[in-house]
Amino acid sequence: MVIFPEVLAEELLRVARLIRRETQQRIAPLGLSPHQARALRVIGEGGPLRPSEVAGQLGIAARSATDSISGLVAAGYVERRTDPADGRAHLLVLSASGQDALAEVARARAQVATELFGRLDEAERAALAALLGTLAAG
Amino acid sequence: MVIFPEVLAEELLRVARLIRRETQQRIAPLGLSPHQARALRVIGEGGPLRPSEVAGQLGIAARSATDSISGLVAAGYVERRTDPADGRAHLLVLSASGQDALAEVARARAQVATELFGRLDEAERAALAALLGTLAAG
DNA sequence: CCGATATAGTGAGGTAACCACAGCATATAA
DNA sequence: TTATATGCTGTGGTTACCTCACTATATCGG
Repeated sequence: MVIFPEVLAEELLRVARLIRRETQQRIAPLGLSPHQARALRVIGEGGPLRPSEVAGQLGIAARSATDSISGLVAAGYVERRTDPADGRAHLLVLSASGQDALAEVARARAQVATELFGRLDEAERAALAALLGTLAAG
Repeated sequence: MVIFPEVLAEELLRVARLIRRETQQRIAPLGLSPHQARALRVIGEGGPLRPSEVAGQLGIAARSATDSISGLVAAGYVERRTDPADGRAHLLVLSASGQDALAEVARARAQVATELFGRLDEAERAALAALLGTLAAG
């Protein structure tokens, strides 16, 4: 039986949509949009970062990062400090509640992934990992 | 070797992103945003549809569909007709150039999928299809 | 067959996430 | 120490969404 690539793409996108939708629902109570959750993660995992660095990691313009970050600052999740090494630059760090929120996001993501991929047995998960590895490589 | 579900989710999302980005680049020359391409597809494949039906299939509010459709109408891809069976309603159909654009979109999507999944052999594609089927089922 | 009510689409107006460009403050090089 | 480059944000614009209010048409009850 021949598998058409279009069908594979469609199915893969469907599963991706499922993951995103499910995750989004679970982080919604935190008052975080998917976009904010991403920024929070970048800042939390990247240590103190400048807005421009955050923009780079998010793949958006520096100007857009400023806005996102302002939202996180307003929500009390992120603190803006002046870079002691460069008075023009800011350094962003998570506040305590920002760290809590990030942990909560990680928990939600893990939960969704576990529920979904728990339908596969160990061998299937290994096979899927290998296949995805091949596809993501390029 | 144990495969963590989070890692699988991350990899799968990475591949999905790759597909979307690549496809978007190829349909950009048509002047279609991903969102417009989706609406075009729904209208093209669903036969004459009302805006509210398009909204339903896109998972957006009826009001938002009006805007999207207006864009497609302005671009000459879609025609708005009055439903002969209900003077309040419109029926949307693709124009000739809309059909061309839709075919072009389909071609781009097929091309991307073929390039990507061409890295897998027949057995691997079958295995991936089975795995994705299991995941998408829920 | 006619007034009351429901429905289809759109105008008005708002938000979030993006963008480019201009401007301000600070840093660095000549 | 003046000239230039850099980091961020203000201003203002776009797209894709939303709700609410309105208009035009349908339909239902009497």
